[in-house]
Amino acid sequence: MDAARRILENEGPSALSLRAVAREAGVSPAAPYHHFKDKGELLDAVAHVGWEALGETMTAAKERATDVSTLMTEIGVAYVLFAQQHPALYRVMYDCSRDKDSLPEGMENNEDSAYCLVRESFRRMAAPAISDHDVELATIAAWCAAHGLAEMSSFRQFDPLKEGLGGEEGFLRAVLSHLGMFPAARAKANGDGDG
Amino acid sequence: MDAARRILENEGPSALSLRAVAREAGVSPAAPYHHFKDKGELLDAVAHVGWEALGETMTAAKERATDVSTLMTEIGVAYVLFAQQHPALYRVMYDCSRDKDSLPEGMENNEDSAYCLVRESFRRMAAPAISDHDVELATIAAWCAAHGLAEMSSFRQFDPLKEGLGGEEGFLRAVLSHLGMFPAARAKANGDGDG
DNA sequence: CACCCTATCTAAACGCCGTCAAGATGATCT
DNA sequence: AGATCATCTTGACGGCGTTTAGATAGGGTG
Repeated sequence: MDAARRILENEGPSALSLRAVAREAGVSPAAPYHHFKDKGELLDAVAHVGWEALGETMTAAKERATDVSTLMTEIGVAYVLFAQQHPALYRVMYDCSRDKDSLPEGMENNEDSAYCLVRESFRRMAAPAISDHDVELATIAAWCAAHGLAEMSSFRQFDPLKEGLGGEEGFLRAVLSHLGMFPAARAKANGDGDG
Repeated sequence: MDAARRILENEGPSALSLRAVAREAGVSPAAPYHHFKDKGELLDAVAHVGWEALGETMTAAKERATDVSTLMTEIGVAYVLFAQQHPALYRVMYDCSRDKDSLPEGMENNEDSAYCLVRESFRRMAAPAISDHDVELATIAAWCAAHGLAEMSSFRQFDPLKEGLGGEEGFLRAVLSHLGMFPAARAKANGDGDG
């Protein structure tokens, strides 16, 4: 698995063949089959550690945030930065769930999935009367925004805009807060006057 | 190319090998090399017709929209519905640009790319004083939202929410307008009072 | 100690893949 | 008729995922 991560970081997802992993690990092509049922299961394992790392990154961002009005944006920025720093890993994290036609691990309804981290953050900061329905909608919308941005933020077309917004992080913050990650932020972005 | 599209629709992107295309077309495995430099070029061609079709879909949605305050959301809904109806094609459209480390065709700065369609729609509906910078930011944000939603809307986790929102299209509309595809819509979603 | 069991690995093969080189076929133009 | 060009085939190469059969080494038990 270390070998797999090394290949992923150095040569990208398309170079991640079972045989390449075996070579990198200094072992025969059939050896991985004594540890994983097939290639997909190895990718699952790699994706698993990816989701763990992303979860830690987001939790750290959540705990770092001081102002509740920017909390969600900060988590979003952390999410996208993670995807930028580990693009191949991020790709695997979504791809191997797509192949299984199932949810990505971080979006499951486990108590401590990354998705639930976001949802509970939404719930805690919103008015107490907010419905589960609205919390869910806000969470999904935020996740879509972050995922879309994560997949596209490397497009060179955005470079001029990034310069005008104080670099990568400023750009991410601008897009995410433009999309109004949660009602308070949206009201703020919208004119600041009332709500 | 018809054969390629057929395979894509019926068996998904992972089944789209050059040899399979040749088989489907009733031709030897080497025949495609007389029409395309390599597999990537064939995928490029497939992606090209995909972007054309998506562009037409979005243009139609734009012309169908009557209320300017929902125009952008309607274009977004059309975008996501296209991705849902042609998931394999949609995947190819982004993947083959990723492999070349270039922009997807629909996002280029061509006069009539899908991206520019959206950007000009934004520009025309916004206050005349709006800066290019703000138009660009709004376009990017909207595109991120639509792309993220397109990639995730098939997740089964969202099924309960979809039922509560009147089916697939209601769900898409809710998420996209929650994300405030443009200032007016955002003000509206936010409380309707002023702007 | 010998014995067996388990974990781990290797070697060799299968069929599929992308790709290329060489040559065939048939239409078009001169 | 002969040259030219587009189109296709055959056959091969190495890489891939995967399977089968067998090798090697360590630990526990008699």
